[in-house]
Amino acid sequence: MTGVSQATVSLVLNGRDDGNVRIAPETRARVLHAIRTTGYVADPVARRLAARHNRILGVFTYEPVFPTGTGDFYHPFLVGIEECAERLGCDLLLLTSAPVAGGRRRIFHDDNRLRLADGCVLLGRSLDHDELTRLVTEGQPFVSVGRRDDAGGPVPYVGADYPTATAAVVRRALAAGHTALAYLGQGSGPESHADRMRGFRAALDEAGRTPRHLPTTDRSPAELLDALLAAGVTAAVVEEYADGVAIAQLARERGLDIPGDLSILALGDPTRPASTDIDFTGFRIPRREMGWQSVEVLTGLLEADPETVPQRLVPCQPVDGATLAPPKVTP
Amino acid sequence: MTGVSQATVSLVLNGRDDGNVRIAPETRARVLHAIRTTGYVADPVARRLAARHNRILGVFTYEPVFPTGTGDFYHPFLVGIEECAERLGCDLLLLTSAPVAGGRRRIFHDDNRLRLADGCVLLGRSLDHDELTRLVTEGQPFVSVGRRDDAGGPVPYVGADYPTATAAVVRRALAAGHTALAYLGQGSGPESHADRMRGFRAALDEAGRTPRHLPTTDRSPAELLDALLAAGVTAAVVEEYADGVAIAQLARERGLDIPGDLSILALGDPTRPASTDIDFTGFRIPRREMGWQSVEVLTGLLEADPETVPQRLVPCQPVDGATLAPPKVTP
DNA sequence: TCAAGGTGCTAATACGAATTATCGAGCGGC
DNA sequence: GCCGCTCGATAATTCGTATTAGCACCTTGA
Repeated sequence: MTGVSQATVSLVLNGRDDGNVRIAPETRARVLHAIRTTGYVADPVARRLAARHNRILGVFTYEPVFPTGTGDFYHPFLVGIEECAERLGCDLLLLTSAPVAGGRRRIFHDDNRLRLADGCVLLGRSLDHDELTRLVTEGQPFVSVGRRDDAGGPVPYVGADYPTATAAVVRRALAAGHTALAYLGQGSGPESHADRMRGFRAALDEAGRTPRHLPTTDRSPAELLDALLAAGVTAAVVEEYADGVAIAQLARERGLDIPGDLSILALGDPTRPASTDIDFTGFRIPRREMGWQSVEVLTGLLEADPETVPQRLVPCQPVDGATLAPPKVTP
Repeated sequence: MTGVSQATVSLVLNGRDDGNVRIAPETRARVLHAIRTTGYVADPVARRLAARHNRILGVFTYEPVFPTGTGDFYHPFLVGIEECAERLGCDLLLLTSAPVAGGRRRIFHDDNRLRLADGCVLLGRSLDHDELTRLVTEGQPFVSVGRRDDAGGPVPYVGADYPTATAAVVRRALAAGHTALAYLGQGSGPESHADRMRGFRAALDEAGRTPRHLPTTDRSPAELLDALLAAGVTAAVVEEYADGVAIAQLARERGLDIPGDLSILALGDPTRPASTDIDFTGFRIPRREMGWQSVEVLTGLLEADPETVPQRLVPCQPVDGATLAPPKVTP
């Protein structure tokens, strides 16, 4: 149309105007006009092949992205991710095709489209250690939402500061007069659990109190409640919101007063569907903020921005709630 | 590693074994072994450039994909889209980068990554007519979620069957004894509104009753309620759920009985945040099903499957509800 | 012994843009 | 008249894969 070469069009299209490249203003205008009238758009695939980036961010989740079963626990993360991506002019590639093997989705498989994106955000309670290691060693740009232990090297992440938040909750309970506190949950396995447990222990150690641990695996709410009461626990610090709901409901059915007879502190939002009628004392996970920041960190990594700190902990938001009260003075 | 050419690797990788291509089983095994040990994965970008398709489906929405303001009206569509994409082994590209111009997002702009995907699902109450026309004339494979009028040609869509569902609701009201029915809403503009209005008119015409229309634009709930009562309407057929809620609440505040004094019929789910305390008689939009089917239609188009009907109407699910009662007999 | 036919693989090219070395033109200066 | 310089634009190459025509070799049969 304009009689110029493909190279010139490319230069004009990308607005190149540095030292090595010069385009006569008149030519530039002619090309731009042709581009506008034809509505020509550079093929993003070819562009990516040649230029090594395309402002597409992959999003990999170990559960379905639009969940029905997890009570939308992941939804707020995605809201944050989308908001930030939109602001930065990035598109999101949801890696929904990842096949399930061994009970979970896998990042690496024989038709992995992850590399189509410039980088990738990883979402899930626990990430596969081998896959994480491979990402790190291969130098794939990625960010984990949620703190992760080293995997063949430091893992870039944006996590919730569970230790601090949990310790703060425990200190509130101590300040209210509790001395017999128990941690209800796994307390290990995924980093998010271990981190809560660390905060729990730290705050109790600091106060010279004994931390107790009540594992929840394979135990019914009734068993847990029995164990709590038998141990004389006055404040239960609950890893998983839904467990707190179950115990609170059961306790009330049995005529116990929450928090009069037993304080319950929830360490985060429900990851399983659960009634949210109860106004738990505890904290909220800054999910939207985490999603937002994970995109920030990822794009920072991609641009090799030295300002970007690739490991961030975001503070959790304390919730006053109504399930903490001073313990009854036992005779 | 194996001493074979790139071409051979490509052939093995794709498991080609037709008439024209032959690979000795021994060679094939050697190459496969090398692929496994190195963890080699074909670059999806180059693959796409060469092969013209990559099992990526674009998703374009005229509002944010993970919405906070629209009361998650679009969420169920996306659940369906994701489910079907996952089943078909497709990834989803969320076109979040689309810039806002003239108050809405635009598909076509100077850095449009849409063509990275094989095809595209369009979501939104109303799609821009010019953009739609351009998609049709350019032969871009796409599917609209929601019926659309022709735009330079037939538009592939998976829509809700609003005319039938609305007519059914109206017939229920007629069967209950109502004779003075009014349609509350725009009744025009987006296809979804016009379709409801058509169903409304059709059912009333069929029964020999006069259809009344009460436009809602720029009128407060109070004005609307006044107008309804002044006109002697006994059953209000409400286009937008949230309007129904506002009118019902106001009516009850004024001491009116819903549905005793006024029946209210809701034509679908809330698209604006609204209380769902009221159990409206009406119907539900099969959103998940629509999302699912839209992906089916899109992949059908991509494979040029002659079985695929590119325009589908999905039935809405009737809801009995508690806001329809026979009209009071006026003295 | 040689054409015919089959087998296994590769060279070459396409895909569409980004990048860079290079080339030609025009212009002064000596 | 020739060299050197700047300005503008382009030819050629690159990215990594898919595809296809065709080559070299082997077997078979007459």
